[in-house]
Amino acid sequence: MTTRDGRLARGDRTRTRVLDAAVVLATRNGLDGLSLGQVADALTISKSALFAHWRSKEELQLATIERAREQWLEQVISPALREPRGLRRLWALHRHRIAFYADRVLPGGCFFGNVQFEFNARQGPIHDRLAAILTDWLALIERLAGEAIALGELRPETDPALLAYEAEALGLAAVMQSRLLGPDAVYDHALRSMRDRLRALSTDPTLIKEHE
Amino acid sequence: MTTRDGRLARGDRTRTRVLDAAVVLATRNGLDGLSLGQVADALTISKSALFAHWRSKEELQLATIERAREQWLEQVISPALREPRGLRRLWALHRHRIAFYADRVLPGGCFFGNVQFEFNARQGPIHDRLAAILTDWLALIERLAGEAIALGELRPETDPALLAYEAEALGLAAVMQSRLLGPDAVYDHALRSMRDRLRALSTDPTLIKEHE
DNA sequence: AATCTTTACGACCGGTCGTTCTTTTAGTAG
DNA sequence: CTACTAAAAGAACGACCGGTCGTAAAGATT
Repeated sequence: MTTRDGRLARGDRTRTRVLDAAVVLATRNGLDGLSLGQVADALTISKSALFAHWRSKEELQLATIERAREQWLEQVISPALREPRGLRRLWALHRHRIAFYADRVLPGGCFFGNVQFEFNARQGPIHDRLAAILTDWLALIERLAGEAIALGELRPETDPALLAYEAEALGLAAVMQSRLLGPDAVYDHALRSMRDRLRALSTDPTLIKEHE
Repeated sequence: MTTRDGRLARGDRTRTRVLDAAVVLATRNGLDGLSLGQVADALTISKSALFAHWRSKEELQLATIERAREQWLEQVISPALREPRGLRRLWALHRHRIAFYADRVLPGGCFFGNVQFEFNARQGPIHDRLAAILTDWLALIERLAGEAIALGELRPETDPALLAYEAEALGLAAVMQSRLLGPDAVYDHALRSMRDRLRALSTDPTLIKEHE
């Protein structure tokens, strides 16, 4: 779907524009509350034009999830993976996750936080995709924790799955509380809790301190 | 609004029935996705009958929040407050909170978890009420932590606000993950994380153990 | 038993939703 | 420049939404 000189075809450029707007709107109003009319209005195109790119609303919703995942990979996971492996990479992942919403990259809060709660009691392809993404996210933290244990930076009795659960919990609460109560102390709490936890589990407490 | 012999009037009984159904439906579909037609159908009454009790959908939504709060008070907070004061009461609060959803009291997940994420980027009376409820909940945990410190059961350097944040985060993640990934290991994680945290902060590690 | 209030019903309104269809525009290739 | 095709516009659809209204039944009061 590219022209002869390698640029993206018009359709592909439109698709990306649509999905970027859909991520913002779905973050604010939910994936179910996402209105095709609002998406179209935000881009000054017509509602029916959307059906030239996706067969149904559900297909657009699934494409929106994939777009949000791309943003998540680019802005949270990739920067963290550029850190030195082991404990520092684990700590960087948490910091980037918290900063991702502290900097308000996505207006309206955390896309995955909102959407996962929205679909946590439903069934269907959207639920399944969200569950797979969450599983991958937890598995990544577990893997990094395992690396840190193997490097001797975390105590051998550390439970990677438990640590992954705690990291996810602290990030989730940060997103929710910061939007509902204001971001004043929340991000500080999310960072301090994880730092305390990692220090308590680490063999060398100075490893975290210098990366604050 | 009671009859001469003290029973609830018919209207009050209907209101309670409606709100109980509304809590279940709103937990599953969100407070915005709550359809008055669905509520009416669930009770085999007519949609218009609802407007005899509440002036608008928003009033019913606010009443639904209050009903969910009543259930939360009855089934989580009150039982915990019957425990001995201090650390044991704090630990009981966390256990009851996790058990509340482990036992699936509310089909479809956690009312407040879902709804708070739904409204975390909006404004208006619903957002304000949810923020106040969350503030009260965090303040309660802080107060219990303060009591435990005063009793000498938690180390004096314990930060009550940070502990409240962590407890809320662990419970929130338990609800979300258990619905999305299945409840197998999640509740165990939520309990173990909090237990580890409280033990690390307590002056006498056996205080928690005996109340598992 | 008669009266008044509460509660519920069923039809209906305007509006918005997702979706489909037909027509027009505009970018690309020969 | 012309022909072809992908993309967008615009109107219209059926379904569902929250909300209103007039009416009827049920319960309590006197």
